[in-house]
Amino acid sequence: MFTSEKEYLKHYNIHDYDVPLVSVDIAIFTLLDGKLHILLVERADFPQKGRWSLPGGFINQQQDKDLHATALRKLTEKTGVKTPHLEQVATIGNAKRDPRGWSVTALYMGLIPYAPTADFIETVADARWWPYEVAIKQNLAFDHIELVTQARERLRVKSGYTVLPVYVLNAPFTLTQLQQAFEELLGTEIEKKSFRRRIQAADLLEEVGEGLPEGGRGRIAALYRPKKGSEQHAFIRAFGGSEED
Amino acid sequence: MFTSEKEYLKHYNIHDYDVPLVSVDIAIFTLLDGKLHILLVERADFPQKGRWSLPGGFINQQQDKDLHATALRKLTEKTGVKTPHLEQVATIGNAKRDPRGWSVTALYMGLIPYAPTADFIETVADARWWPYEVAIKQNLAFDHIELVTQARERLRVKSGYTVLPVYVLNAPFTLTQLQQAFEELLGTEIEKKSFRRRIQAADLLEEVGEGLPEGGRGRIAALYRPKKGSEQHAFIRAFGGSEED
DNA sequence: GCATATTATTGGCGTATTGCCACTTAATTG
DNA sequence: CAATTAAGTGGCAATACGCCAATAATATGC
Repeated sequence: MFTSEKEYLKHYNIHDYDVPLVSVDIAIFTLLDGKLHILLVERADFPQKGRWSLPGGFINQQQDKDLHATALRKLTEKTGVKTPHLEQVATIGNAKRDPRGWSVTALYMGLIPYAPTADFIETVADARWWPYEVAIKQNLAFDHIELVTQARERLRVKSGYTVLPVYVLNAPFTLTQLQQAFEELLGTEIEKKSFRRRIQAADLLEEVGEGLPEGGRGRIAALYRPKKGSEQHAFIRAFGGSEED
Repeated sequence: MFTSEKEYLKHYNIHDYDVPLVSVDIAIFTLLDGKLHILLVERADFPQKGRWSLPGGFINQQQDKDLHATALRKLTEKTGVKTPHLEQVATIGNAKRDPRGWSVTALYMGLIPYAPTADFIETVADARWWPYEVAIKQNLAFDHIELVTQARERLRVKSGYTVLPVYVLNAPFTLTQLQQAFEELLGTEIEKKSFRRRIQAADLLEEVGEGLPEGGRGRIAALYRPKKGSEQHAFIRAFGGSEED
């Protein structure tokens, strides 16, 4: 049909094809008053006007060099927050999730220390931190309840074998604060000594003096911050023993 | 602008927007002669005609109820194989990966016991199992070398803490065969006793008699197959201790 | 039939890791 | 200065892991 790649590309037109919608949605979590919160926006326009949803939106082919950039841009535009950790969770695509037609969305999950949302926001009616347990009882837009649940599950599982929870704390923090963050994100209690042993063995934190957490009582505590490059450390040994050291 | 959701949807037309390409690519691995192999197809048409790539393609909005279905359909159409395990690895989207424009692809990874590819295949020139190390030295189409590498990495990591490798074996198999599968997929040797202890503790296999593997010598071995529902078991304890039993 | 080679399976032990709980230390509060 | 609060440590039993060797069960060569 075509004689060369060049020839083929000259005649290629995406509008000849039946393409799905493609969007990005971002589930951002933080800790506020010791409780897990999630950032939602209220939709200002159709479809699903007035309902709460994850921040997200469409790719801008001129502005975004890749999907990750789309996620960061949409998050900032719609909520005013910036995240130190953002990872892809999954991509959900099917015929029914959006009334406009076959739709694909790339779901991202991020963690940040608590920060207020921006006052003036384009294209959304409101942006607000919701306690997680309250958020999932809302009648969220589209299939966002499932997206939220998937992101929460990723957060829970990954908190079991990485230091992800450090991203919801402002450094410096005490080990007890860190343990409480782990416990809230994991949804389970951790034994103090086991926790400290594992954190110490991982060698991911550096001490930066001592102090009391705000409003704290009792003995003064050592303060820590994450070491550079501690991002991807996994605690747990897989088959074959440790590669390090 | 619009007064109701219905009104809005009536006027919505996806062709008014600048949408990216959306595709699915599938990295299928197996074990052949003890070595990791990957299934590639030779492109019969432009773009990238004549180069080898992962099997994949575009969503068919009529046929496919979701992305997973797209992956399964494309795999069967292009290679004739069916996979007992298929999981999403990541979604890659950027402006440069496809000469036709901004492109998003959902990458899947699958594992199967060795099975020959189909003889007659539409839309591809050829479909063939390649030894992994040979495959990655090919000049693959698009950014498929990166996709292949990502899928391989997922396979390696997940083989360290799940029973994923059982999916490259035909049941029944011996523990030694299973260990060799683990070792090839992990890229490292495992101590025999440790391996057996962990597999037994996981309680994921059921014994189905004894026998010798094909061409085997020496003592007769116990034969196993995966128990139903063993799919998602993780070996390793995360924080907080075991939930089970 | 019998020694030899080959592979499967189990035993055992020293060491590392984990769960558990109590104890000590250091600050604040009244 | 005693009581309270919270940080940090000690220690031990139970479990898990790495390592190596012993034993068991089969085929093969003579």
